[in-house]
This record gives sequence, C-alpha cells and structure tokens, in this order.
Amino acid sequence: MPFDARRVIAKLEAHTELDSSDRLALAGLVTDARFWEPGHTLAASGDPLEAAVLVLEGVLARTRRLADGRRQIVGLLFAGDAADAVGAVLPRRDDDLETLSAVAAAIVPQSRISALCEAFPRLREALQREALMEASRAREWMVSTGRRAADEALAHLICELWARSKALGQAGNDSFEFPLTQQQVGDCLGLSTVHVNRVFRQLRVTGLLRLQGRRLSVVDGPGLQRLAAFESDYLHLAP
Amino acid sequence: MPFDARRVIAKLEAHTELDSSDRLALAGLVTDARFWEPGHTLAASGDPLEAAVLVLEGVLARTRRLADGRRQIVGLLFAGDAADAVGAVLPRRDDDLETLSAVAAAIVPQSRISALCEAFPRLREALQREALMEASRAREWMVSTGRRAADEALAHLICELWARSKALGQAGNDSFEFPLTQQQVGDCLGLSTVHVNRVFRQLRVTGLLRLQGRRLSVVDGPGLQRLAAFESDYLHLAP
DNA sequence: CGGTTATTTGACCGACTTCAACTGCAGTGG
DNA sequence: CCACTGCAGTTGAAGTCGGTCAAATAACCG
Repeated sequence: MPFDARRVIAKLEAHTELDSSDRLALAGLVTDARFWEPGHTLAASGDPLEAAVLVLEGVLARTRRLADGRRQIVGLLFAGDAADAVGAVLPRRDDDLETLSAVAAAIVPQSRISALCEAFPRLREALQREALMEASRAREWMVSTGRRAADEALAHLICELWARSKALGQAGNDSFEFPLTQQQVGDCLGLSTVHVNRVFRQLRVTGLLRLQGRRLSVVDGPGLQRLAAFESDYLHLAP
Repeated sequence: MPFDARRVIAKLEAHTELDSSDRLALAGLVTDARFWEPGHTLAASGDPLEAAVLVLEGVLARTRRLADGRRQIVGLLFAGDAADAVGAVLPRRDDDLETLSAVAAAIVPQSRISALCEAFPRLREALQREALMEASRAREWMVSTGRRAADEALAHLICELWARSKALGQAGNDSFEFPLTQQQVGDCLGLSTVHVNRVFRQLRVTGLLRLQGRRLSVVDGPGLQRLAAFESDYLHLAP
C-alpha cells in the first residue's frame, strides 16, 4: 500500500512518545487516501469545520484571499502534517486549504478525531502539540512579512523549509527539494514574484545557495542562517 | 474586590455555555491579581511554559524581537483574554508577553489549568476555542502585514479592535477607546511610526474617523469597513 | 514648571512593485 | 517529428509606497 499513516505517526513520535495502541488507532484513521491536482481547493473559508486533513504526500497550503485576487499563504503543511485536528470546537473554517502540488491526503471526520482523543489521551496531546507548533510557525512568518527585509525573509523561509525537510528525513546533507514556485514564495512572504526572483538571484550571486530545477543546494549554510538570523527554537522540533 | 474572573467568564460565555460549577471553578483561578507597568515583560521567549496568564485589565501583547531591536507584535490580549491556557504541551515559550499599558492579570500554573480541564470538559472546550480564535486573528494579521497596503491594514486593525471592543461592551455606538500608541500600531502592522501617523491623518482627512486623545470616533463606519474589506467572520465572535 | 514620551510634519531616499518582454521547458496534438 | 500552448523563471525600466532622518509641537506627569 503506497500511502499509509507511517509519516503521520513518525511526525507525532518526534515529540510525543506513543505506544502500539496509539499507533494502531492512528493508523486506523488513514483508511483511504485521496488525490488532488495542484491548485485545487480542498475546503474553503466559511465551510463547516467537519473534517481534519492528514497530508500523506505533497504540499498543502492554508491561504486567505482578498476580493481582488491578492493571496496570502498563512501556513504550509507537508507529508505527515495534520490540518485542523483540534479544530472541532469552532463551527466554521476561516481559511482555505489549497494544494500547491499534487497531494495525497486522508480526510478524517471530526467525530472520529474526537472519539480518538477521548480514548487515547496521548494522541490528543500530540495533536494539540502539532496545532501549537503550527501557530508558532505562523507567528514567525508574521515577523518575516512585517519586520524582515526581503532577503532576510527569503533566507528565513529557506532555513525553515530546510529544517522541516531534515526533520522528515527528506533533506540531503546540504541540499533539499524546494517545494514551492517563486509565485508561491511571494504569497508566503508578501512579495511580488518578480522580487522573489531577484532576491533568489542575490542569494545565488553572494554564494549562499545554488538552484538547479527544484533542487536547492545550500552552499553557505552558516551564512544563510546569519542573514536570516535563523533560530530554530520556534519550530519546537527536538525535545 | 476590584478585579475578579467576571470578564474572563463573560468572554468564554460569549461562545460556550457554562454552568455554575464551571463558573465557580474558573473564578477559583483568579485568587490574586497582580499589576504591572507598561513596557514590562511578563515572560520571555525560551522560558518554560509553566503558567497561563488571565488578563483582567489593560493590554498585553505577544511579541517577537530581532537582534537589532525590530519588534513584531503577533497578538493582542485584552481584559478577559487568556494567554497560553492550552500551552502546557509545549516545553518552552516561543514569544514574549509584554504589557502595552498598565496591566492587571492573574498568573495560573499550568498544573491548575490541566486539573481544571480534566474536571470540567466544557472549560477545556472553551479555552481551546479561545486559542483557536487567537490563531485565526494571527493569520488575519499576516494578510495585513503581507498583502494589504498601509491604509487598508490600519483600517482593518481599527475595525478589529472596534469589533473586539464592542464584544466586550466597551465601545460606544460609533466611538471607542483606542488602546495603542502609534508606535505599537506600527509594530502590529510592520510599519514605521511616522508612516502610521501619516495614514492616520489620511483616514482623518478623508472623513473616515476622528481622534481626540485616546478616543477614536468612527465617522464613516461603512467607508472604513469598505477600505479595509473587513469581514468579521475570522473573529468567530457570535455563534 | 521641567522632563519625558507621543504625535506631527517636511525632505529625501531606497526597497519593492508594476509593466512588459523574453527565455526555457514540458506537455499535447497535428 | 515538430509547431503550439502554457507556465515557471528571468531581466530591464520606470514609478511609488513606505522608510529614514531631523526637528518641532503637543500631551502627560511628577
């Protein structure tokens, strides 16, 4: 079976000790994976918050849109991440869930999540922790959109994606698959596509990184982290 | 007794039905109020997350700072708001709690919060809801810092503070006490103090609002909301 | 009343946007 | 096999929004 709960379990076990019954219960949630094209809206702002989404493969974005088409990406979810697993207590969605690439995910009704949390307190705790980690990442992005210059913000985003990629075991020693188009990066950081491109070039010519297709090679990791003033604490990764 | 749990209770009851035992338990948390001057840091990033803060009076901000002094305010907490009441599952703080005015608040150890949530499931739910509402407000601020022009962003912030003030019963029909200095507004929206001032003037001369000291009078509410494209849904206020 | 902090205004500058055009690449169908 | 299409990336020129610097006024407070 190509997609199962392994990644979700691995993600939660990075910060929460689970026993085999926890794992079994969690695996029971991922009975059927569904697939979407890039650019598809899984759920829209205003919809009832009736299901959580467990991402199995690909990139899912939490977005908000303005009437004239301006878009802000307010969160990124990768394989193993759970969206809205503690959202049941609010009646309606307040943002869209949009696929940024081809995505495989499991849709889990809130009722099943609630039942699970009731029966397995450690899972409730783990999902709670994930939700708080996502909120912390959102606050850090606010620092980027609000107070960091474009080059600092881009360097910071790269450092974050690199760190999360490493945490998933998907990053090489000094390179990883960069999961976003430059347009999507702009929507994360509140920049125009053109400027994202210029800043990428600046990071290239100053010898901080290289780009070949989707592969991003970090040439000068310390330099990149210095430019971003990157401190990974806010990710709450290792215990 | 000048400060008690009344506001906290009223806030939670706006979205969650509590019975008298819930209320009693909540009131038991607010045994002693403490007081701080404006500009005081109650808790700093990196500290152990050992207590929640119930705001009884004044304005508390969640902030993040860069090494060179740049500051981003990532959340505002008013009377009745609870900070980190569901934070126990993370080991450390990821932001500072800073008073923006004189503040009265109750410090509640996480152990008491946990015990309370265990015994009163409705309170857990209510506090959970508050945390999700705060996260939603943070995402909306990202739209302002990332994708809104300065005048739209300021108009939007004013609309939000007006709405929250009305929800607390502290706003007149078309005016309310504006709780922030222009410097603090800049740190919320990622703008310089000087520019905040200019945009305030612009909103004045275009006839949207008036300012006399701390009192902000909304002259043209619909116009202000139109400029901000303000939709209050993200606040999850009314049921 | 003096000292501090908040607000206000002007002049200048630069970071980022907008507009427009061109390249390269992958898919698709004739 | 190769034109055709569409999208991601790239680059240049010109304009604007918002920042910085500096200084003056206004409000606040002991």
